[in-house]
Amino acid sequence: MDELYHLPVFKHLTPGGRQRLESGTSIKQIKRANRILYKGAMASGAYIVLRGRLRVFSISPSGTEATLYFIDPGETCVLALNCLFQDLRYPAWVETETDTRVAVVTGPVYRRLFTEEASIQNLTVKALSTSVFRLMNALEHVHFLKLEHRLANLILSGASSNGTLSMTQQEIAGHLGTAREVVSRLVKSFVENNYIRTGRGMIQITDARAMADMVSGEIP
Amino acid sequence: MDELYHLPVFKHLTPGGRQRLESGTSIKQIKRANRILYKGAMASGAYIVLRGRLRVFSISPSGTEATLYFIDPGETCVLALNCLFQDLRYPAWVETETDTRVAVVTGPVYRRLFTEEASIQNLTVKALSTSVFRLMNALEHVHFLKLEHRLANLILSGASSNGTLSMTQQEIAGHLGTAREVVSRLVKSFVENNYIRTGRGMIQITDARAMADMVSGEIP
DNA sequence: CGACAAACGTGATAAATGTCACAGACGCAA
DNA sequence: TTGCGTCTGTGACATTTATCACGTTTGTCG
Repeated sequence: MDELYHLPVFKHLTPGGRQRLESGTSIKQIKRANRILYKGAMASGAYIVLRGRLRVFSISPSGTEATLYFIDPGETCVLALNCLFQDLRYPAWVETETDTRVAVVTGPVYRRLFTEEASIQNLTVKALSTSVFRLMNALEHVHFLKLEHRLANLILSGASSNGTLSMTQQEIAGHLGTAREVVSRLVKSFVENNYIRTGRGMIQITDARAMADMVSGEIP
Repeated sequence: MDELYHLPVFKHLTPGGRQRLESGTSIKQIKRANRILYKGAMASGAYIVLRGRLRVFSISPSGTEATLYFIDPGETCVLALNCLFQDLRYPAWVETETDTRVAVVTGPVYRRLFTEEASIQNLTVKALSTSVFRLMNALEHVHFLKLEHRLANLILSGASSNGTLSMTQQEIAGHLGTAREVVSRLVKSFVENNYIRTGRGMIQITDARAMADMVSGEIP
């Protein structure tokens, strides 16, 4: 439970707020690749990621998935907040990418905290608004950018500091909402241009500049 | 200015809140088809629509537009809120669909109201979260549904109570982010199936049931 | 090592959408 | 009525993406 207070958000709670928070929070440890929310589920509370990573995605009628966004430590699941505040059902799927630890604050407690604690108000508004931005971005990209550009974007933004992305092409295809074969071909074209090198389950950026140019979509 | 208090949101302000609101609000009347915000602009405050309708859209590198969503009376522009709370630049374009009257609350005043007035907190969170839902929906549709289905959806959800949609095919294409010719062909196929009838600048639904079936995307 | 599964490559082909070019139809205003 | 501008219809075609059907490589584990 102390782990909660490591997060900046919870450092400035009033004593009363702390007490309320603790009474209404349970911490869950979930192994990787587990679905924790389904489309249509009632969200049981606010989810705050402590460690690991959640992936929020939607599933098409034909079964292919597409990632909407991720939730990293310190962040909270916006959709669950939505459900809490608007009393709606959950509109997507969520699963753990890696082993993940989440704090679940029950709905009533969270709502109460929201009215009383400035830091919770901030967390909430910021979470919602980052989410709006991400979604807008995603929407723009899906609308206007070719897969090539979206892939370049994914590789750049998903790569670790040393320029490596550890994902199978199948996973990448899932994130972009397309098929593995398509990814394979695009990757191949990147390799031929010496933008990247590839290995099993990983991509290594060699020409970050060129990739960045792709992302902008301004060299179509 | 009285007009403000017709909105449910502002009915429950504290006296101090009212005063602050009035000191920081200006009301603007804008003619139809005027751009009021550009991508990259700094939002000067919170926009609350009193009458008329705003359209929020993005523009692709190649110039085609696509509607993200509308803002109707009583609603507020979420993106501007984002900008206020996160100090970002505006990520899309906004223009008036019809003659529109908006109340603009300056950033500092709005932020202050947010910390002090429960009703403003609610407005904000609800606005943000509806927006998240709309965007999620749009994103899912763009990802997974064929244009045919998205068009059916637009026609149904845009039609007035008598089943008529007053829009040129060019406008429709703009909303869907596609080309007029494509719309023309899809419309034609709907007409051939007797789902709709068409006239210059309008579409009349004749078989709402069949259209609704299309929307679901479950009869591909 | 050998075998097995997972990851990747590739060709052929179909479907959906975008683009270009132009013709016809409609409605308003002079 | 006669233009003229806007809206719509349509054919031909290029591109992009999806799908199917394989074959090949790579890593892991008994």
